[in-house]
Amino acid sequence: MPELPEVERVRATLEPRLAGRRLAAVTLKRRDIWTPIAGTPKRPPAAEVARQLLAEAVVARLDRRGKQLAVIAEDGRILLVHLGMTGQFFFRPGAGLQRDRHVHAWWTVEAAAEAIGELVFRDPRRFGGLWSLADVEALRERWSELGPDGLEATGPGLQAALGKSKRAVKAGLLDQAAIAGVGNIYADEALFRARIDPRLRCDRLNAADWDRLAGSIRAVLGAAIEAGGSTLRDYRDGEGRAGNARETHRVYGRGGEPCFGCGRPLRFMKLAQRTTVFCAFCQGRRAR
DNA sequence: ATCAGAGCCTGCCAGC
DNA sequence: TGCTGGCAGGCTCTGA
Repeated sequence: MPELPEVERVRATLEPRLAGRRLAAVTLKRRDIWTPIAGTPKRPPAAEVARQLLAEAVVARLDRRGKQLAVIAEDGRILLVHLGMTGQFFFRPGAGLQRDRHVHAWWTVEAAAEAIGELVFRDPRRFGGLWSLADVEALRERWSELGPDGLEATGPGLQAALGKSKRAVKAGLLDQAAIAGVGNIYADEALFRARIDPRLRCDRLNAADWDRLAGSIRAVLGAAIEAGGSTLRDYRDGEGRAGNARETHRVYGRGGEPCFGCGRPLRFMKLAQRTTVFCAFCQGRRAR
């Protein structure tokens, strides 16, 4: 379940492997995981597919906003990557390596005109995908639909985006247009840390609540990045390594187990279609 | 205008 | 042992 911390780890580990290097050739095994540049043919000829997928491009840098990762080429071409639930995007040295049926795209990576390895996009469940964008302007436009990055969450920002909503606050946190990069795991973690009941309606939170929640979001995301990202099943960073942020989870995946705050069993329920774990006591009635 | 819910997809695991 | 069904969830679409 890559959320912001996992995607940031992928970005940070991949960038030094790719920056300044050429993505020589690309193979797209499954076309349906890729979306061409908006306004261009849905099924372009092979040469155009390759061009849009950065064939022969030299990578300038990797940017991230929320859970979205952008590979930016020196010539301005852009490939947007979303890992969905089970996506992996990683570099591995060597060539002709084993590929299973979940590897949907790969690139030959060259340094000084010599192949040094492969960049691989793998995604068993295929909730993720690749999007080609025409230029940085298109990327800017696309990312303008997202809220501020989770690492830059602020109380006033959250309140402006969600303060009038009647949704449960947990549902609000999952809304990428309000705050980008928070998924199910870190929504639960941040709410626990902020001692806010996930079922509480957004419009019932006051400025102090939003401030506390914003601080908790920044803290849990930052701690998870430090820990190397969650080691939930399919997650791998840009070099194929698992993370160990799971040890930092205080509520996620711990339904029924004792709350670290009060020792009472953590409750779990469905909220906004997601498994939600919280402490009805610690996150219960707020002192106001 | 909002928001809840279904559906996408596959691997894993509990239960029979 | 082998099968089945439920579950996991980010995001988009649909319909209330």
